[in-house]
Amino acid sequence: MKVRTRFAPSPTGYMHIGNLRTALYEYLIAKSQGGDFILRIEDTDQKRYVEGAVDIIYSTLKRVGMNWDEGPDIGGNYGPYVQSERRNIYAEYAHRLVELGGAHYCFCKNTEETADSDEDVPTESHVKLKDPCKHISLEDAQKRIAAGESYVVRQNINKKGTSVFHDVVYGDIEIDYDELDEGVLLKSDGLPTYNFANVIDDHLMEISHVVRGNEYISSTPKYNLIYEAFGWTPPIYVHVPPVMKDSQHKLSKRNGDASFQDLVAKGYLPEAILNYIALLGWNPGDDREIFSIQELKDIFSSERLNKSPAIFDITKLTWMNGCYIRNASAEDFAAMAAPYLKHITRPIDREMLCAVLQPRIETLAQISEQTDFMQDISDYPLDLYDNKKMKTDAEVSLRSLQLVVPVLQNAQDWNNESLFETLKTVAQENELKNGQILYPVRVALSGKATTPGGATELAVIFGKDETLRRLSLAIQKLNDRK
RNA sequence: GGUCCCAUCGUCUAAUGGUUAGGACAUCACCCUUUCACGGUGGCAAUAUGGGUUCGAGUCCCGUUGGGAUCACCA
Repeated sequence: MKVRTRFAPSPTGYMHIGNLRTALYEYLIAKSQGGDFILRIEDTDQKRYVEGAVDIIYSTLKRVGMNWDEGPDIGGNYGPYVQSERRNIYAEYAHRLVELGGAHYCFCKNTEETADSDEDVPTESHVKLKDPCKHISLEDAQKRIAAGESYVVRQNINKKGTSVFHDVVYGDIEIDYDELDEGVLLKSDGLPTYNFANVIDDHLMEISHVVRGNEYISSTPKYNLIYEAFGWTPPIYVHVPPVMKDSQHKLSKRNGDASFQDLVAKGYLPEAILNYIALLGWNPGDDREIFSIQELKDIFSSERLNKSPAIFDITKLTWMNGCYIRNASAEDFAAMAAPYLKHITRPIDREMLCAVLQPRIETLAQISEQTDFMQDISDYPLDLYDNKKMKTDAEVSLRSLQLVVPVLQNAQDWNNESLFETLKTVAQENELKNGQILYPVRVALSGKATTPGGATELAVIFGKDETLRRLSLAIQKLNDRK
């Protein structure tokens, strides 16, 4: 049997991290076994549809390298791949299911208000729906429909006893048929509910493995009843636990939690995000943690999927993002850093700047913070020159800077190595510690006590003219202090 | 509330019924060092709880506690 998995998001305008992880597992299950990964858009709830949401789904999957073999944009042999374009298919199967005895027509008024009214309060109203319409004869029902009466198709749960099904992650699950509700399969607007559409589509599209959140475990027996009524074989089920914000809340848009695109905007690399979420609920069985999507394809095994929820830890993602940044080539880093360096328009040595930045940041957004003094040096307090460890104060600093300026004016090679040697020599010749020369230079160049790179790297980044200009400014500032 | 599911360091997790319960992030200390990082070394830190089964339980069984899910013309 050919392995075929599907990612079936609703276009709600938001690529939730948990959804992305589910998509990843679907993709990996297919690709680790030479199967196909299918993209299907579940837009049967017109109230939730968000314009442009489908494009976010496309761009996100492409960005992380999860290419689909069939989908709305590229087609395939099992289309259409957008549920709203399949309404006739569902209607046809719904009517057939009624004839097969797996469902019935229901003419009851919309029960929304009653369903919403009792909030979280547990009551005996939570018993299996006893639908009076179930006893209407098929002929009568068909007459009423022909007469234009509004109706829904509702599932029949006639079985008694216990339903058992196997799940790859959770093992055998037993649920009593009495617990199952006779839910709506086809809504009065003619569109199916998820409960119906996913069964029809998964079967028609020959999906072999259904991967979804574990909140569907309890309704899975209902889906199996539909497969059974049609005489179809249910797929292999892979229910995965949720990704949590903390021990009691799922990661969600409502909580204002970060989406994939939010994280990218904050300077996280798509590859790092993907790598991190792969490990939220799955592990390779050894101690390795850094994986490209290619490597994941090679080693993924659904048997190593976890049963319990995992809390999304931004701190560990941040560390991993730092790994990806450090492991990038200088060229790649320069390319990803460029958008964050736009605020610097003066001529600087960007190669040196990137070289000092790359090992020092964990998210791209930190680039802006760390380079805020590069374009213009802002006013800074003089007590920055007081540094116990470096044994400097304003007095020492002034003298150091005055010693440094003429030497730098005569410097031949303006590169880090020779500048560093030069300044060390200045220190030795004047019986000063290296830090007593270098630290004041750093402060003079940056207006900060800590900077990416040291004094001489900054000098290289700025070039001779700007370096000397900032040093003179600092000397003036120190002279003016009294 | 009924039903289903889950439970190892703060977090992500590893451990054919036999390990000093391992790794990673975070944290702390030290080393390296022109600051800050990177890197290196080391420390702290877990089997929720009570019973069984067994020569031996993180691992199997039952109870308790805690948490999650579900009970929509949402998915």
